[in-house]
Amino acid sequence: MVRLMPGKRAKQPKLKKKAGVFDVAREAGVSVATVSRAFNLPDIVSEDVRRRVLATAQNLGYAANPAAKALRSRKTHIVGAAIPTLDYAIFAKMINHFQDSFAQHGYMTIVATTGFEHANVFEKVKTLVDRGAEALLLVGAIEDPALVSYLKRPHIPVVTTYSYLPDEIVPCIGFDNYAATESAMEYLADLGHRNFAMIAGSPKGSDRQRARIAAYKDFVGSRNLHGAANIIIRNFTIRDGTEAIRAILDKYPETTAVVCNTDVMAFGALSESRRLGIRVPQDISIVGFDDAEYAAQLEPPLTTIAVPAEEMGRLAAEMLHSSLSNGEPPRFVRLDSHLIVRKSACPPRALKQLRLAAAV
Amino acid sequence: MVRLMPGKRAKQPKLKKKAGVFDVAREAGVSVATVSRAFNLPDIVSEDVRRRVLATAQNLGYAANPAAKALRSRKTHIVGAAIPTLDYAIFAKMINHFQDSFAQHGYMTIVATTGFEHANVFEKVKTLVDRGAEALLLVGAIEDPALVSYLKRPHIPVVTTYSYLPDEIVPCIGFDNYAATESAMEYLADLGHRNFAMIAGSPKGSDRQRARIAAYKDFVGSRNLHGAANIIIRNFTIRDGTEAIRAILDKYPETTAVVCNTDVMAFGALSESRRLGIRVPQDISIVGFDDAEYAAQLEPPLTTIAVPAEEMGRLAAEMLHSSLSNGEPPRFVRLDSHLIVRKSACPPRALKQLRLAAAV
DNA sequence: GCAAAGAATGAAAACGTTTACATAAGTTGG
DNA sequence: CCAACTTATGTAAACGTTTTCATTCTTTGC
Repeated sequence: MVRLMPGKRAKQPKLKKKAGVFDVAREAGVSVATVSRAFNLPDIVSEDVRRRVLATAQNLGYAANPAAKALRSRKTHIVGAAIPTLDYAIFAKMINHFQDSFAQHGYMTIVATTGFEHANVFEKVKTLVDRGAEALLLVGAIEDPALVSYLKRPHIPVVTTYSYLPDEIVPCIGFDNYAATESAMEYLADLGHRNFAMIAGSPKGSDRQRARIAAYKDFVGSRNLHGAANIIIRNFTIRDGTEAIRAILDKYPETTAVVCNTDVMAFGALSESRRLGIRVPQDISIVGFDDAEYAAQLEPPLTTIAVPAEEMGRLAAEMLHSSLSNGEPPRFVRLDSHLIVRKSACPPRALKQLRLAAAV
Repeated sequence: MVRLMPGKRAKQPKLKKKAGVFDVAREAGVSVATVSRAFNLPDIVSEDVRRRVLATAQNLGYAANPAAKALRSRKTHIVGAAIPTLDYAIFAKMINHFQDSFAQHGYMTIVATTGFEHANVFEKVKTLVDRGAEALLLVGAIEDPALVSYLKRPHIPVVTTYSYLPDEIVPCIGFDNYAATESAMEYLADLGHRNFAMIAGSPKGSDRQRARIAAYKDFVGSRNLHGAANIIIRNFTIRDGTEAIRAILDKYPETTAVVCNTDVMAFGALSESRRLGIRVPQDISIVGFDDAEYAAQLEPPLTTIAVPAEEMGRLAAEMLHSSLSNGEPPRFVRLDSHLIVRKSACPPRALKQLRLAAAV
């Protein structure tokens, strides 16, 4: 006759309801308070007890419930980032480093993509803080009035990136987009160019585009150059760049220098020029913006403006983190962008002919 | 004489401790349960009460504390994604769509980047679930034995992407990397190529690279072609592609067709070939893998394998979400990849000369 | 040698929700 | 008209931690 030991099943590895502090406490022969302390304030618990607690915790596969932890301690260890898209390398790179830096402090990053619609960002930001984000990374100027007034009351640490905006309502860590474009223009003007055109993204909802466009217009205007109005607005794809350069060649054939507000666009402009039999830089000079990975590998290598994407992400994370731990508020920091001279720009053809003539 | 109304400050917009259910309940003249229901089970509460509750909530700026909500309801509304890096467009694009799809169901995505070290991923995965992730997206085969055994016990819904692996321990949604490379090889062989080389990423910890390398070796071997061992291992940057093609030209000068396991590498190979005066495809044929945005814009336009990055992200999100809501487990789904024929490959020079001779 | 201070721990309250259970009112069917 | 449902709401327990406060035991200073 078989006895089935009805009263007690030896072990029950199945239904174990996920060990909690209480289980660990019982098993280790201490109180729940001590368990909690062993994890969170290890210094104030005696060495042997701490070891015992940690060991039994390990043994039981204990992992603190993050919700309970967050509820009681009022710390979610979550930070949020609201960016236009991850599908654009320059944002992905920034977020990559932001996320990575914060992870080293035990924080997780949740990212919300807003598209390029400004209407979305307030909503996404609210979602982010409603979800428990303790700090926020934004990109660009805060435009939505609703968001402005939302951020005016002090909630949580916020920084905005990509633009240096000393008057912004939250600290920013970025570079001077106006000056960046200006430096490119200066370079081209010094080369002898007088007829300009620009390939830009939509200024709507992007202070960066607006700043670059303004720098372009101001520069062309103040130096009595040509083409202040020759601005083609397109989206941020290579194909848009190809269309834009066609438009320029078609509508403003006198153009000798085109400044692109994005390397993606410059890429399109470059490859389409080649297809059309226009030589760069001999026939037309092109400069980009971003210094994407491929910029140096294009034909010709692209003269462009290097942007501190990694640094923005990392610095934003560091600043927000110290704000979270020390209470030290984020600062306004102005990073450098600088023109990287490669081969896609040279003196305009007319000038070269002049020089040649002079040499004879 | 001025009266200061000492007893009562008219309003106190400062110290309001962030309204909770209780405040809303009191203000709306209902119980906390009703408030909760008005938000979460709107159908079972009478219309007028619901409206009143929602209105006062809005009024008080009430937003449910996510931690408390998660603690009691056991739903964090957070999902996790562990990927090598965001700095690589193909992953960023997938995550972008994953995140976006899940956001439409009210879920936030937290992403953890593992680098290309396999040791990290188990740790990151644990962090993710410890942080409350209700579902998980992974990429590639699960290699770490610790992670394998961790995932063997049913925890939470998990899918892995990028590879179709019918025998994987968790459902996967990806394409057949072996077949993809095979199709490219077939195409090249049909063009008449007999001398091959491959530019690959490290097979270590990447089943995708291993599958593509295996396909290459098998194909070359089974058809008695040359170059089964001519595989250059590099990282995933353009510069690595440039170095790799130099190595191939140097060590295996007889090569007429090189298959790159990444468009980034192919980009490098293409541009370096041009710099070296090697014509593509006349002197050497090159095919890529990914169909990156720029593939069609290279010179020559790159023949490459299109990969369903967006679809993987979106589908993974949809499947995990229905798993979360219906309990319906994720399926194994095999997506298509296909060769996109452009201009970077043609019959090898020798063959063309032969044809020419025959024509005479 | 004793008061005061410090160190290590425990008991129980608190965090802000959701939800199981209870209750009251309204509806139906015979 | 009453039993049996249904519908709308309220009461209080529960979720799993951290933290306050109290307690005990050990040091320290004079």
